[in-house]
Amino acid sequence: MSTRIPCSFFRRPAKEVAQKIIGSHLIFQPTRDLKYRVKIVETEAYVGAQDLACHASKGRTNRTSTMYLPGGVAYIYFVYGMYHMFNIVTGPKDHPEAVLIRAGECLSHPDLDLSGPGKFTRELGLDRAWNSKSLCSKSLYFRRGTLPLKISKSARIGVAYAGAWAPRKLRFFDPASDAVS
DNA sequence: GCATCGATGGTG
DNA sequence: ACCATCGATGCA
Repeated sequence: MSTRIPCSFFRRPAKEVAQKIIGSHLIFQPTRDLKYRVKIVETEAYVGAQDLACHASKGRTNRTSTMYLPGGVAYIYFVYGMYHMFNIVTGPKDHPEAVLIRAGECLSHPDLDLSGPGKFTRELGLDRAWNSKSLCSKSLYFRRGTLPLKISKSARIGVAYAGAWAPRKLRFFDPASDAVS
């Protein structure tokens, strides 16, 4: 009974992945003795080069090249001089879309506070070393979880500069979770 | 509660 | 100069 999510799942639009991934579990095993299991409770979709909030709207650069890979790899970048952001690349090759993971509940280590995208990566130790790595590997993959009763939507956080794209409801979260940022 | 602000460094 | 953030501070 495998409930692992296959890489093919991610080769669809970011807006779909962002919603379907809520309630699923990220399994992350950075070392032999350490294995995290995290329920995803908040996401945002960045939907391609036309999306003014998406890094790929500036074109293909060294940083954004990861987003042009086929869906199913991690896009991890550094912001504000101290935080990393963890994204799932989605869609087929050369469709630069991604889903930002904004918050989770750590089921294996309940004391960890994963209530925000910067805290999520900091607490789990996800940094640029994992950029472009597969999300369907032994040490890093998703499992199907329990569907939330409801998924709420809102505008994305911190993208006021994105013009007509700023107010679009591309942030998704489980309103029943205390970990939502 | 909420608004504001500094930290800190990669990116284009 | 800007930034897909956080935590501290000030004031209510």
